[in-house]
Amino acid sequence: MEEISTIVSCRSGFSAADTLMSGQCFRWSDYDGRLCGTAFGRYVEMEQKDGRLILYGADESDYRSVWRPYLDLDRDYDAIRETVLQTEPRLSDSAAYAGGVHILAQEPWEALCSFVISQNNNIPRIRGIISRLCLHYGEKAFNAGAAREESAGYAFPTPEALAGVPEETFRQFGCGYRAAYLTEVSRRVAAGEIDFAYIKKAPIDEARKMLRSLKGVGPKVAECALLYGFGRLECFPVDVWIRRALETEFAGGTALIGSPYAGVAQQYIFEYIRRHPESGGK
DNA sequence: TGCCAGGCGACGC
DNA sequence: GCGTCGCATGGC
Repeated sequence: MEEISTIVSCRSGFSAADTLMSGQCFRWSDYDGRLCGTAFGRYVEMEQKDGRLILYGADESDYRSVWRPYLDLDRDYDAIRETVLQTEPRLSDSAAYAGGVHILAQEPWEALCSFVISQNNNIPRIRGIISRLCLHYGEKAFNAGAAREESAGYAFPTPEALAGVPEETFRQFGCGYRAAYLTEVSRRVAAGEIDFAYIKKAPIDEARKMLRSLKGVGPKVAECALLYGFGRLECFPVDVWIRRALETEFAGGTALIGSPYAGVAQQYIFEYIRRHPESGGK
């Protein structure tokens, strides 16, 4: 079958694979170098080689309006990496290893909901739960016919769709005790109680407080939602991996927490430490 | 098989 | 305000 594709150039430091497979999001798969996934209700496949990014199933308009902002390709991450390293030179190994990672600009609801599911959970299982939710409650995605996994042919379910799901069903999907949180969060968001547009631009502590008013959203989940779903790059999620790094490599504290690009630095550390668990995360 | 996971809310102090 | 505990489930 004939397929639309778009080829664009991207800066040499960017890694689509490291970005999409980095634990910021849970809906991408790497099929032998071909990155396949769904965001904003659209299924796409990507290949990166020789400084170029090839998007299969997307035209140039899709690229400009969806994928370029999603991958945050207009931001100068080389400059950010330099700034981060000046603030915290002990990050040099992490930055050398994971410096190709961008912070994705995900849909706020998907980021919030995904990280509610993520708590005290492991990544393979988080992915499984989310794919079941998408398969059962998501709208059919654009370009779904090309999807390699059935669930990838569906958008992330809306808050309204999930608000109508019985809590018991979330349990059957493997959510465990998070089922009650999911019910509560979906209903309150669907009811319009959480102003996403305001959270994007609110003073950061106010944004944190608004998200944490949701039952099931604590410091870590709020921080992840703000970083990955609301473009707040100053946020610094601390999970068990990062906590260990802060107790070893960065013992005594680090000036990067609270700096404007703390979230980017956190992503460098997270990527590095997950692949070098013995290191402590430098 | 146990231990652990991109934590949280409830509770006691 | 801070430390502790129970929580559902399955990946490893």
